[in-house]
Amino acid sequence: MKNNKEIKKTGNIRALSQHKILIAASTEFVLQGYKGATVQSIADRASLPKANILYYFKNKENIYHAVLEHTLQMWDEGIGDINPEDGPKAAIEKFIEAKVRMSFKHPESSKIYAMEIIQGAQHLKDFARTYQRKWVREKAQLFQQWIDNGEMRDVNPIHLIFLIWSATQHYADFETQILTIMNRADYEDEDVEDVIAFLTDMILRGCGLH
Amino acid sequence: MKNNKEIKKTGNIRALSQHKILIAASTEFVLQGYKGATVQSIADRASLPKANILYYFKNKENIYHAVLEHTLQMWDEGIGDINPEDGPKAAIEKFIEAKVRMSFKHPESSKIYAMEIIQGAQHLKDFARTYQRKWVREKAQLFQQWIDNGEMRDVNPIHLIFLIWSATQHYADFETQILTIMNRADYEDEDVEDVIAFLTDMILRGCGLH
DNA sequence: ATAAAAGTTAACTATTTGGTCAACAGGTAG
DNA sequence: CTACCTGTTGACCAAATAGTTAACTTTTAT
Repeated sequence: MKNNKEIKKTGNIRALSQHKILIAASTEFVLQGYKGATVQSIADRASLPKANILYYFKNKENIYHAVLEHTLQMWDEGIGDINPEDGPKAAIEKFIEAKVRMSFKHPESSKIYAMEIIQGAQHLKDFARTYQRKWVREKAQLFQQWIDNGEMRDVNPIHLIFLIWSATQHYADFETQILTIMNRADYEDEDVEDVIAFLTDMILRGCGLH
Repeated sequence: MKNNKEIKKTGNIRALSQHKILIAASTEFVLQGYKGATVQSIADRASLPKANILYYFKNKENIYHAVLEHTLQMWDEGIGDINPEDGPKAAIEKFIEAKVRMSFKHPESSKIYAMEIIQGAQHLKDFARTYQRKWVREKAQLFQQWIDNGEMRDVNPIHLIFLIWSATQHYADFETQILTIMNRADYEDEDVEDVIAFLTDMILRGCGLH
C-alpha cells in the first residue's frame, strides 16, 4: 500500500522535514566542519529535537551523505554544460556566467564541496575518478579541436578549465575574506555582473577571443 | 637565569619538539578539521605521548593558533611583495610565479588558510580586516596608476588580485581533485613550470601585456 | 656533586556526543 | 470504531576525548 499517490501527505511531511534538516546541516557542516557539527547543533538550527533528526536520518554520516548528494546535484546543474555548437567564445562566456551565478547563489554548496576536496575527498573520490574526470577530458578535447581549427589560441585546455573553476568558485568559498577586504557586509546584485564581466573579459582575451 | 645564551640546548629541544608537533598538527587539522583532529591523533603522528603535546602547548586551541601563525608567516613570505619599480608586466610575472611556487611547496599552509576562511575566518578576521585589506588596497592603487599611465589595460585591480590568488592557490587546495582528474599520484616539478607559464600567459594577455 | 629546572609519561576525570529506546500522539484505511 | 502506520520526543548509555595530576627522569647551572 505504498504507491506514489499515497505519498502526498505522508511524503510531504517527510520531504519537508528532511529538507529542513538538510539546510540546517549544510550550514552547520560549513561552519563547524564534519566532526564539529553535532547532531544537537543541527537539531537546534532546524528547530527540531535531536531524536527527530535521527528518525529521518539513521546517523550523522547519513546526514552528511545527503548533504553531499545535494551539493553534487547543485554542481551538476550549475556547471552549465559546454555546447560544441556554440564555438569557443560563446561556450566560454556561457560557462563562466553559469559558474559565477552559481557561486553567488549557492555559496554553501561550493564551500562544502571545497572542504571535502581540501580534506582529501574521502567521500568524493569515486565521483572525481569517474564522472568528473570524464567531463574534463571531454571538454578539454572540445577545446583542443577549436584550437586545432584555429578558432582560439593554443592554451592548455585542462588548465583553462581549472582556471575558470578556481576563479569563479573563489567568490563563494572566500566570501568572508573578499567581503572583509572590500569592507562590505554582503554581496550586491551588481557584484555578480561585475565579476562575470571581469572574468569573461580576462579569460576571453587570454584565449585570443576578444 | 634565562638569558638568550642559555637557550641553546634547552631551547633546542623545545623548538624541535614544538616544530614536530606543529607539522603533525597541520596535517591532522587539514585531514580532519579542527574538531576532528584529536590531541591523541596529533600525538600519534608526532610520535609523542599525548601528555607531552599538552606540556608544550597548553591546550588544543593553542596548537591551532600556533599552526595558524605559522601559516600566516608562510603567506607573508610567499606573497612575493609587488615592487612598483618593476612595472606591471614584471610585477605580475613575479607575483604569479611566487604564489604558484608557494602553492606547490606548502600546500598544507594554503589548505589550512582556505579552510579557516571558508568556515568564516573566526580566527583571522582581524588579520583580514587590518593587514590584508591594507595590502590589497595598496597594490590595487599601484595597478591603477599603471592603468592611468597607459601601461596596462583598464581592468579592475581588486578582481585582478583575487583572480591571481584563486588561480594559484587552486593547485594547492584542490590538489586531490586535480591529481585525480589528471590521473596522477603526485605533482612533478614540470607541473609547476607549466602552471606558471600558463597562468602568466593568460593573465598578462588579459591585462594587455603580452 | 647537587639542587633546581626542564622534560616525560601513565593514569585518571569530567564532559561531550552519537546513537538507542520506549512511551506516546496523530492521522488513515477498512 | 479500531488497528496500523508515521511521526514525536525525553531519558538514557557507552564511547570518545580534552585536559589534569603526580610521579619520575634527564639536563643544566653552580
